[in-house]
Amino acid sequence: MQNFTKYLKAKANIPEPEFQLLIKKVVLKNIGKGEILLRPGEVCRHSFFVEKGLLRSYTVDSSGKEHIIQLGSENWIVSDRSSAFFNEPSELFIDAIEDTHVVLVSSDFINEASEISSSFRNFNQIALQNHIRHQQKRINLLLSASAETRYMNFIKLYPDLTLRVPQWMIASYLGITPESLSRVRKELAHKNFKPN
Amino acid sequence: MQNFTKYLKAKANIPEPEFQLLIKKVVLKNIGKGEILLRPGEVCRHSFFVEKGLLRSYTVDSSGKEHIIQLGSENWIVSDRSSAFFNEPSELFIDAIEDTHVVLVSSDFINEASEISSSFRNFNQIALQNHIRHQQKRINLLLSASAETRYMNFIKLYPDLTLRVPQWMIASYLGITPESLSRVRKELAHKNFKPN
DNA sequence: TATCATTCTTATCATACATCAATGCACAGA
DNA sequence: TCTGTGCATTGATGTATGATAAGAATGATA
Repeated sequence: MQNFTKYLKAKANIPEPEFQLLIKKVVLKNIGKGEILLRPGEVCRHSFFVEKGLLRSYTVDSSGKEHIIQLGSENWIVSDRSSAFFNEPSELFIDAIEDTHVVLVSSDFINEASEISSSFRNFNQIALQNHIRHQQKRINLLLSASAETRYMNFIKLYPDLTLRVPQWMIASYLGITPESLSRVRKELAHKNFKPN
Repeated sequence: MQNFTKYLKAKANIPEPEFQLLIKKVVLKNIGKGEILLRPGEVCRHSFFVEKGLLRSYTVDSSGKEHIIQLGSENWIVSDRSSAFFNEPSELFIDAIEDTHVVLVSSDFINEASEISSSFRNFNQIALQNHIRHQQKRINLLLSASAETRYMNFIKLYPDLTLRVPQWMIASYLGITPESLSRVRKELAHKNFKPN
């Protein structure tokens, strides 16, 4: 829980006694690679803070193909925000790409922390706004950029994930096939050997 | 301002005296078709509530092509949330597709209303969460669905906009060319005349 | 009504990316 | 060491969509 407490203390200034009460509400869980935390149809009851490891959320379309919505490594939160907030059944899977330690943060936790601390409210607000900004950039890239551009952008944004996440998942995140990604990488390699 | 006050009263339960003070902070503005409300590089100082008319936000890529991020008709809010919230220069244009009456809602307004009323805070929270949900669905469609599917989804979601927004803009929203949209429409028409 | 601009459609050709299939690794388990 | 399984690469081919260009259609304005 070290990462989580550090994260929370850095982001939200909650008085120590309340902090200790709150922190009790939170549960640490170890999950194995491939283990599923959320399935379509279920209501997402938690935000999953990644202490150590790697999570993903994704949809599966009618033809069985996976489409990765989000990737999250250490100090990131993976969740289906809409499902959790609106108490709706989710359309997403969430599972572990590596063996992972997660902190289960319930909606209760968030609500109580919000009542106790305006600083936490503020932090939560910022988190939502960051999420929106991030999604908007992604939409804009999907609308306007080629597979190659999107991949380069991914590398720049997530250099660590580029190494840890299998290529076929990166392809899925980018909205292309693994074969296409392989070709894009080949071209980029050529370009680097013959610059300009 | 009728729509706006009605909207606000319905969504957030602000005591009448405070409501009257707040409402003074808000400015009504008429803008002509094609008039630009926000340009890239500027910080977005307002949320634009559409009293009557039609707004859009969009990016322009390096080759000069437009990509529509958002469309908003009556009772919708169009804005660059990230720019407004984080005080960053925007990357978006916002302009009017029709002659439009907008209510200019400043960040000040939102902050003050948030302080006065927990009901407003709650409303604002819901608005952010709705935005996230909407963007996520769009990302998922862009990752997984064909142009035809995306268009059908658009029609279902925005039957009113389908009639008011020129097709080349709908194409831009969907991430395809106007020519492609024309083809998609042709095919859909055929399918409807020879159903199964 | 005539004129002009904008939007939509149609046609042709070009291309990015998908699909299908085969091969080559690497690594885990027997 | 052998063998199976998952992943990355490569090649051949297909297809949806893009690019370009040219009409129709629509609508505004004189």
